[in-house]
Amino acid sequence: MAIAAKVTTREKVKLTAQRLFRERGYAAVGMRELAEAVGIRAPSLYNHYKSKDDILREICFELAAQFFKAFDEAAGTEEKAVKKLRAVIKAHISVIAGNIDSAEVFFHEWIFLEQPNLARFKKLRFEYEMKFRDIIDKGTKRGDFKKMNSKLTAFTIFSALNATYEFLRSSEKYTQEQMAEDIADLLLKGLKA
Amino acid sequence: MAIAAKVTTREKVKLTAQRLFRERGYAAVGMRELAEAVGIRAPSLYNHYKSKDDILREICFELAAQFFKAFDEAAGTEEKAVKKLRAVIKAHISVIAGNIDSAEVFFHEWIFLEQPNLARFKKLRFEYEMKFRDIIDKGTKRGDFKKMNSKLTAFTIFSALNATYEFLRSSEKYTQEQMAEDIADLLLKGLKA
DNA sequence: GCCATGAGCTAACATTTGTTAGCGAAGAAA
DNA sequence: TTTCTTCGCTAACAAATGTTAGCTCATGGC
Repeated sequence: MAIAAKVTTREKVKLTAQRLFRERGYAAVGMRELAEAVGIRAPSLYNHYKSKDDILREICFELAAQFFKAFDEAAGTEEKAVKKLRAVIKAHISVIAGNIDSAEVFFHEWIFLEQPNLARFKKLRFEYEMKFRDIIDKGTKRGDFKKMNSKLTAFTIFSALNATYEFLRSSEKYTQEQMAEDIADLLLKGLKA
Repeated sequence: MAIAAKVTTREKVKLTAQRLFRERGYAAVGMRELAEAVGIRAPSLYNHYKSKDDILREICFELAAQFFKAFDEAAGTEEKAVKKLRAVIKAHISVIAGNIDSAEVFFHEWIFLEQPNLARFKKLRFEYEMKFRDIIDKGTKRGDFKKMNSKLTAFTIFSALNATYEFLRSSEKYTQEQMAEDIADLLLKGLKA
């Protein structure tokens, strides 16, 4: 017997906002439209969130926290650079796969955050990027990785990962784990036969 | 003696729109703000474009045309799959590098296109993606590439390329050609030593 | 000199925006 | 019962939105 978890209105607002912001863009979704999709009236939204920006803020920062947590857990389990990189790639993709709507909002709509949240968000993103680059830099120094421009390498890997929500949405048959494995393979071993 | 090319107001509108749409998002930029940045009043914009959507339309479809043209020229010069893929990667990056503002608009703001342009745009994007995947599929069949899920492979490469504007903006010292070369290397040969 | 065209302007429009004020019902706590 | 809190509602506001109407003035071809 599944116990029907009671979904609070607040959660419903967030889930609906994630979907709508993703589908049509933050700026194009009005409070009335969001409210209607939730099943209430626009002013009632303010019983749960201070403002429209407040909703976006929660979506973005909650996901940021998840990325950091998953990274740290994954990075702790491995010592060698190659395995460590593989682990954090999987962890990163796993967060995206578990938050397929909010991940897209996270990557595309954060520009609409208002100060000071915008500045805080940018800082977090940079810190996260640096954690990735650190693994690559250390691995390159030990000779585990080819010698390449580390910034470009990290950047390319990052770009490849940060669009996986698109693929995940279009290819249901592919398991998330298999996909992470294959992307890691491609990035580590290359496409050439 | 350089002949000062006369920049028409229309061109100025487009260039300014590209920059503003990129910086703040299409929906967040008003016609009054755009006009002020150009140095005219909002209604005067309508002497040059039919509507706000019309400006976005021109930006997106002009770049689409450039991508197709560059792809076809590059693909024609090479026979072997590996070299061909390298060539179209370079061509793709070259278009982005030459249109660093509009490329970002192209990738992020196209959702705001109104019908029927939205449908036309989606179709173009899909066709372009298919041209890429075609090279990969044929190369895989001939044994030039490792056997992988071709959709995922194409997707990963595409994702890596489509974010290069970000890197280009932040790393002036890197030449566009060198960057294209290095990304192609990474994707073809992998990061592992 | 005359007229057509292009391109700027001001004034104004109908809508839509995010948000607030304030009311009422329902349920919990005393 | 009384009181307090939660959460919905309607009405409304000020500001901003894209866009149109219609004017003026400069330019260039005839």
